[in-house]
Amino acid sequence: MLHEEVVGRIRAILLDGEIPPGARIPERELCERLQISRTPLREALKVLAAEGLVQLLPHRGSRAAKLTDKDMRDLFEVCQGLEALAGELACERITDAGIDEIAAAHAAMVQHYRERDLIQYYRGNRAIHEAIVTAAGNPALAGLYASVTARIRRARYVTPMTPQRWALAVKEHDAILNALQRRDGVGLAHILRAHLRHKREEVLQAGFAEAEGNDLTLRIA
Amino acid sequence: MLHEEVVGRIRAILLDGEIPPGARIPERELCERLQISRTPLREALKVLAAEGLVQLLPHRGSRAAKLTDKDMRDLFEVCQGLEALAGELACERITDAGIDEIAAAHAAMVQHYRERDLIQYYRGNRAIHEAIVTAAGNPALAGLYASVTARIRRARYVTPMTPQRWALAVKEHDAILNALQRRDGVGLAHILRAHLRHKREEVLQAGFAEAEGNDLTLRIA
DNA sequence: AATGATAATTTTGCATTCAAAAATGTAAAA
DNA sequence: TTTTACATTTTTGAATGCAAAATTATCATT
Repeated sequence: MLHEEVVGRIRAILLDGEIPPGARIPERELCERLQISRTPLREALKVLAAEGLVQLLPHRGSRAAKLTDKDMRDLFEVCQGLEALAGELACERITDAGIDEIAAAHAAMVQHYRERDLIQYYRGNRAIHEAIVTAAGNPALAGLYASVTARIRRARYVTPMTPQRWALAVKEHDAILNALQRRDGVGLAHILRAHLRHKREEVLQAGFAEAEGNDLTLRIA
Repeated sequence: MLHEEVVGRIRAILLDGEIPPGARIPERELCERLQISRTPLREALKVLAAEGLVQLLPHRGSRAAKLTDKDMRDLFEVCQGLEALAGELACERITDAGIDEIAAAHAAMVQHYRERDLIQYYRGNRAIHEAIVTAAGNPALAGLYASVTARIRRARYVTPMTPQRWALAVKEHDAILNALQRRDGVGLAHILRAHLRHKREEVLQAGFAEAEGNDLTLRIA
């Protein structure tokens, strides 16, 4: 198994919440499960610590990182900036075909909204945001975006929404698509920022910060 | 020696250009120099690879990362976005005392400009940009900024400038300070973006991309 | 029974070791 | 002389082993 694959597998385990935020990461168990020795596992954990997904405590092992309200706020703030930038760049660089693809993804997402299928809605939602970032044509930006969104993914794409908020989010997405089709970079940046600001408020109001062993999976189930 | 210290030492070696971009990283030598074994060294190299400072080639060792023109352009683009965001936030959050500190740093930098002391000018310049990012009060943002600027630092703070460009840069810094003092977040964001855009053009025109073993240190000496 | 000291156990961090892969060197053949 | 096949050496990637640190368990004392 290649180094990057080890990192990816552990990242997935963390993002799935299989090891909940704040919990200790059991080296021995993971070694057996991934069929590797401690050396490559520890290399992967150090990389994930640099990404902010793992917290290393010298001589005390590693834990899945736990986000405070402040962390969450900060990360959303950065995410706003990155998406706004991506939106501006995407408007300059996306092809017409690319716009059509996003329009199709948007239509599919709206359909999921009509069916009130939150899981599929979130899936489509995320695909659109990621497509915009990709369309910016800046791998460095995409990389930072990926690392930031990984840390807030669970809060962002798992929070239940009130009917009002959901309707608003869909309206905002209409505006996002519209700005993109008009290639109105500044407008798109504004909408994306507002959209994420609303999502952040939602998440923080819902009390989804991960302090004190707040187990996300339980609240959702 | 602690893990973070190992990472820091190697990072410094790379940023100083002691191991030039594209050059192989001699594991054995570094081990002796830092008085550590290969295990912690390799852990550090993997972390630095995740940061983008090191390139890992499976079964072929690691090299100091080499930036193409495109990489450079992309990173400056992201840096623009991050500094613009930081500027906006800083205007909302910085204390009056914080503004005074930056004003003092600005005055010192201008003095270095008058003396045509490029090294000291760049040092002060960097301090100001970093102070603005710090004033944004967002550690997540500061972290990303640090990792992006690390990769372009040598190009950004080492490129020689024509008298015209240097004068323009100083004028822009006047405007930066002015916007900050007026707490004009939007204005500051705009100026910072333009300022960095100019710097990027400078750097790219100077041909400071690190492709094909272009040794920065030689060109500067 | 509760508390504190001490011993046993576990876990961590790193050095060492080992197998596999790549690079290098050598010699024979064209 | 050049090229190709092969052997040797070096280097990489990962498993193991070992000492130090931290955690847990045990037991004596109050």
